[in-house]
Amino acid sequence: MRQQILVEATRLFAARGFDGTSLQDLADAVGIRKPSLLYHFNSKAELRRGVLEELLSHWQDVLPRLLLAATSGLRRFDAITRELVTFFTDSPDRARLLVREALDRPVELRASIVDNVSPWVKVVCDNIRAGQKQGMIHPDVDPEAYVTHVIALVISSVATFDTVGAVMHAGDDAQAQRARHVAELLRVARSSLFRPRERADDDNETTTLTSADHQAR
Amino acid sequence: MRQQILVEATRLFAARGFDGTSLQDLADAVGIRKPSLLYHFNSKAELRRGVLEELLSHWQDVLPRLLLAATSGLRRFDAITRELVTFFTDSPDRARLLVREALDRPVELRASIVDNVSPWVKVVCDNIRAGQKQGMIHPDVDPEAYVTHVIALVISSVATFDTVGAVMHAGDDAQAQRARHVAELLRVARSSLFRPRERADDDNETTTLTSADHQAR
DNA sequence: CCTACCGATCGGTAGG
DNA sequence: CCTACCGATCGGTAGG
Repeated sequence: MRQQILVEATRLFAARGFDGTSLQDLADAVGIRKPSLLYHFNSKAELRRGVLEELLSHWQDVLPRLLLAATSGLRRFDAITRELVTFFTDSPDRARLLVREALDRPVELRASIVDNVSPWVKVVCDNIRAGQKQGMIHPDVDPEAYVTHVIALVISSVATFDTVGAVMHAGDDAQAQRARHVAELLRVARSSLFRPRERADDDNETTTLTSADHQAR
Repeated sequence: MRQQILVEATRLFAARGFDGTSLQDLADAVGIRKPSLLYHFNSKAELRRGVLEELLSHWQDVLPRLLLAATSGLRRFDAITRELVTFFTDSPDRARLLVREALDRPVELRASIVDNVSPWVKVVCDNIRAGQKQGMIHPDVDPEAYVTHVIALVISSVATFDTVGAVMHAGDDAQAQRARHVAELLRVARSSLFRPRERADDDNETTTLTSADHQAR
């Protein structure tokens, strides 16, 4: 039951916001009475905490695994961005929820980022700086700012695709549009990070990344 | 008075959201009684319309001027992205308001985009395609998706900087952090669009863009 | 632009 | 997990 409440709460908070969702709305969606919700979660604020906790807990396991894996360079870049993109495209509600939280409670989310995300971002940034010394990565990349932008871009693109996707061709079907959207996102992130290689050694780098995106769907 | 109400409404809707702001909150901020608000705006929904209308009206004049100006290539790219960035950094409430609207009313905002934004995006995309034929722009850029991402990145970066900026160095002052953040945003947008030039003809392209950003502050 | 007021809904509690 | 209920606040109206 608790889990079922969290599922519906996630859906409703993402769609209408925390203030735009009443306990009555949520009770109706779950199929129970309003006071029964407050048996599982003592207050509406606790419900918010529960929803957010479940969202963030996913990365507690995944991030360390990705970052401590014995890969490097483009390979690692692929693994991390792919994980980031699939996590949010799998269920765009996660992206909408995070954006709403950033707007509604900037101070609290900022504290949570400092505690849980910053240490891992630092690892990624150290990797980028190493890549810059090796000459693989553009020397004028600002690592912290770059990582921030890529994360913000993935999350906000997914969160607002239904709205912003309006500028894309109406002819294509929605599936194809999403695929194009994600493919371009990955291209922007990659091409602004890695230096173009001098030699024309064709090992299908671009193709690998694009097909990875298609697997994600 | 009407203008003063719109100013406070913009501030409060951006900070707490439409559903998170009561007419009482707004009346207190303006310094009048609640029913007096409803003399100027017949309903809360009309207030939302008024706030959004004022926000979008800015582009009605600026966009055509920028796009029909007799410049091209990197020069035009600079002018457009600079306008986009300064508009939102001048008052981040605009960015927060648009993101909230995208989340709260996707269908309505989508319609407004199709009517007011899409035609201009098409002009930019035609420019990009022309640049691709000339070889100035990466051939694998997806124009519609690229433009969408740059707009989304600018808006969401500004909207969530207070939260997401937590990953950047705590040592620097806030002003410097914002400048770094914006500079990297412009670098990502530019370097993922333009092809690297073969010859080393140093005409300070990068410096121009970066100092333009500093003017914006 | 104000005072006075309204029905509906809000999050939450008592008690079983 | 339910019924019954509460004070506070919501957007909005009447009337001046």
